[in-house]
Amino acid sequence: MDIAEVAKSSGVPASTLRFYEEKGLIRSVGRQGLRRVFGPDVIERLALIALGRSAGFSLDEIAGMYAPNGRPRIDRKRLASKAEELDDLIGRFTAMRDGLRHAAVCPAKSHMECPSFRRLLRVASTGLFEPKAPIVTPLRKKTATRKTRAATS
Amino acid sequence: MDIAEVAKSSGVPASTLRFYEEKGLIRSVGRQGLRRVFGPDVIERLALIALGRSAGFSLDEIAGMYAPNGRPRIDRKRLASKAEELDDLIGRFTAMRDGLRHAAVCPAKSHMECPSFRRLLRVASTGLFEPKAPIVTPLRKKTATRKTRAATS
DNA sequence: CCTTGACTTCAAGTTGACTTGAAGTGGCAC
DNA sequence: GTGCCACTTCAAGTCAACTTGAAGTCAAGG
Repeated sequence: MDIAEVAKSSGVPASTLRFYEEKGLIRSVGRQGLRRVFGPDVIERLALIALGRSAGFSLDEIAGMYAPNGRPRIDRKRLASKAEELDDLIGRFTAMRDGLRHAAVCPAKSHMECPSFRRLLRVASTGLFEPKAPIVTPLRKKTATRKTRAATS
Repeated sequence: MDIAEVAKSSGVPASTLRFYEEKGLIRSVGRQGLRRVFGPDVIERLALIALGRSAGFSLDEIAGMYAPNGRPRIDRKRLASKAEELDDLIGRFTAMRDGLRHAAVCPAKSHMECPSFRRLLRVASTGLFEPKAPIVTPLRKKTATRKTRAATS
């Protein structure tokens, strides 16, 4: 597979694939001239990377989850602790979601007069500026997958 | 209150307070010479900002939630839709957490041989590169609140 | 009055995960 | 054989939310 094929079948832009290779996250099996040639296993690898990313691991952390031979060697303790982090996050988000839902239908003139909203406020300001507080940010918001399309029939 | 006091009682670094003021997120009631003077309401305002941030709103979005007079005017539809976003996220994270927990104790030789893990993989790679997929990133990881401390004693 | 040091401004740096642009190369359809 | 254009590299740009640094100001205690 060449880079365009991998991009197409994985949904990951070619530029990202090069970037990942440079970072050591994926490997090409060789070159045809200049061009990278990827084995089929790169797809699974990319799925693994996506998994790691959406679980909240950084690319560097994910890179560390591979043995030198390229086989994934994932520390189970790491997984467990990430699971706990997520659990924490889920709790926080759940409170937030419920608070937002309430606030959205709350009959109080101002949100500040609603006890639920104020409770939410307290939750939010508690520990937000502590080192472990995570927030949600979009992965990539604009620039659709246009660049990915190769072989303009 | 001067900036150091606000920083101390809110936990928000002075540099951030200046940054927020510049962005129009907070306002000082005046100056004493050069120095900003804040009213007590800034604390509530900061809590509101923290709330917005941890619900996943950007600073710009939060800035838009205030009427020109400074009173919060929060669109209930916006809250509801953010709640739905969060709900989605919670679902995804829950699946992830459960998958990670399983993977952490899974007896399969390799994670790749575990059906649960593979299911997780599918979940992760589905829609990850779609515009609405969010990920988790740390708010601020290093540089503790050292700068915030005034009045060394 | 004079020093001190917490404040001020403004510009530039940081981090992570990429994207974009310019300039160059070469595989392959014709 | 040759031209096209998808590929290549490398450097630089982007984005968000701040932080950091340099250089300057000034309120207040001694």
